[in-house]
Amino acid sequence: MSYLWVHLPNFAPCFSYLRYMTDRPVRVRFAPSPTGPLHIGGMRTALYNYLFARRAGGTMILRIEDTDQNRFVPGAEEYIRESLAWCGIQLDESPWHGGPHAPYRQSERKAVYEQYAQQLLHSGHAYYAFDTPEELEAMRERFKASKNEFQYNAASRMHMRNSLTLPAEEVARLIASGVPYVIRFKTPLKEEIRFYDLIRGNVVVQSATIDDKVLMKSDGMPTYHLANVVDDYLMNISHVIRGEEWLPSAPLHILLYRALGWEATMPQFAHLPLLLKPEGEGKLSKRDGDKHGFAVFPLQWKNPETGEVSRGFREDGYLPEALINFLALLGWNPGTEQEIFSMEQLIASFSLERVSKAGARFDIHKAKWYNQQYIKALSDEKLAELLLQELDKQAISCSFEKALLIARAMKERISFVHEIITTAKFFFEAPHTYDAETVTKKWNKDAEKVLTIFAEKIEHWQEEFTATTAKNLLNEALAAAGVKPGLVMPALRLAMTGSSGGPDLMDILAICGKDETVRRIQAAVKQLA
RNA sequence: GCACCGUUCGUCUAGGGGUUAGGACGUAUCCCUUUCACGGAUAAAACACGGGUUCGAUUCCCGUACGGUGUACCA
Repeated sequence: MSYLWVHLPNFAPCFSYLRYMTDRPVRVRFAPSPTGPLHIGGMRTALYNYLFARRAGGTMILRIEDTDQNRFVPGAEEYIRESLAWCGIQLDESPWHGGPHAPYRQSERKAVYEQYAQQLLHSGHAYYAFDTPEELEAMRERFKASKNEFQYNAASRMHMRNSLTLPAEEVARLIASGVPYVIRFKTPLKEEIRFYDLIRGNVVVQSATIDDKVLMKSDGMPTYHLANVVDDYLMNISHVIRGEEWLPSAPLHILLYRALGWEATMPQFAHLPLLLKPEGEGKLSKRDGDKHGFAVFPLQWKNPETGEVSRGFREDGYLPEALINFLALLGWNPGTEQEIFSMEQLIASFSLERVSKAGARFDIHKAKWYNQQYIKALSDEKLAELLLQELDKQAISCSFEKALLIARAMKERISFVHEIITTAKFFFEAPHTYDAETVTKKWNKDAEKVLTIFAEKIEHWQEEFTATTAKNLLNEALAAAGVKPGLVMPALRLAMTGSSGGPDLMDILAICGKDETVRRIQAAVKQLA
């Protein structure tokens, strides 16, 4: 008997876990607010929700949390939709797909929240408050002056202007007269709130540290706290998987579930670690991307007000599969040494238990490496296609056949498709200048002599000009002049590319073609003589 | 300030009462390659600190430090 009692606290997590294991269908939601482009951290939250849902054979829901009309940004919702689609995160229910719990936009569910706010009012869990924002601000200032922090809570609520302190007739009169008011939650004075977070374990918070949060704003819209609890209940959400920034308000939400009588079907919580700045302190922000020259948004975004453009991973040349793989492993690991995961593999291996607790610094180098891995895994045809798209953007014309050859030659030398055009520009135009160091080191009279013979031989060649024929003709020229290849190859490369690096030389010759090769050799001989 | 969460190589992380503390990115060197990559090999590189508990702690407990988040009629 005592044995059991002593060990009971240790079992608490197990009990919670058992409840989580009950056969309640898994329904998760990703709930962004359309206040701007979706941050990469938000993408990861969406991803984890998606993986968790698919793994459990559950449902992935997207809900737009647009209860703040002041922060609404046109285009943001469409941006969210496009970002998720680009990454391959499929939605089962959403404002765009519909579903049994529509509408999925909180601004369209106003009446619902009003109803539950009234319920809380009637049950004594909430009250009307008439304090103006100015009054509250003044209050905060006053407290700050005496080195205290103002909290609208059990200690102060009886000194404020609300339905707890004002006579009922006065309250009715104020409401009837149309003065703005909010509805606040009457946080219990002394209550211990415990819950089991699927990532963090047991969390205990005293209700005294939670203030009387606003539930309904004076514009008739609910705050996040009320709206998310009501919607999660109504939409039958089984697991709330969200960022760590919500951890401090989770106890409030639990109190709300209790007050509404919904504790039995309350979802399980899992608070994800944050994505941190690559260096220094704080969470990853848009500034970091600008500062270090990388994207923190999935897609390019143009601020409709300022016209300012923020770069996106897509436009920077990342493949969605690579981004997803990178993001998935930032805060989660499979427990094996596997690094490369397709979406299907991620779904098969994902679990919240293996999500780490600590925030992860965002390292763009790893993202780049992932992209390289995925580029290497692409078929030549696919890479050629992507190259053609990229060339098109820069108004460079190229045949599919040539693009295919270039793709094959460059595949293992790049991390991004666009690098083919920047680092191997010579495929598309003759070099304008020759790298000075390479000229002094590698250009010589012997090379000049051989290359002249070589060019003549090519000119007379009547059949198809392949890498093999190029090689043969060069060997003939070398033999004729009695010069070793080592003296000529770098010089030939210089003539063709203007520099010293790049793919196989004979491939370059073949890809550039017979006429262009001759032209470049002649130009180099003339210019470097 | 208060509340909550966290802390293993520079970074992402594995591990877990006794390990040569493992992998990956990045860095360096070497091999392959007439170049550049790819690939292969090697190297440098970590348990924040202080107390407990224990035969033994990086691992468990408690403090401290540091970091993060929250503390809005924002989400």
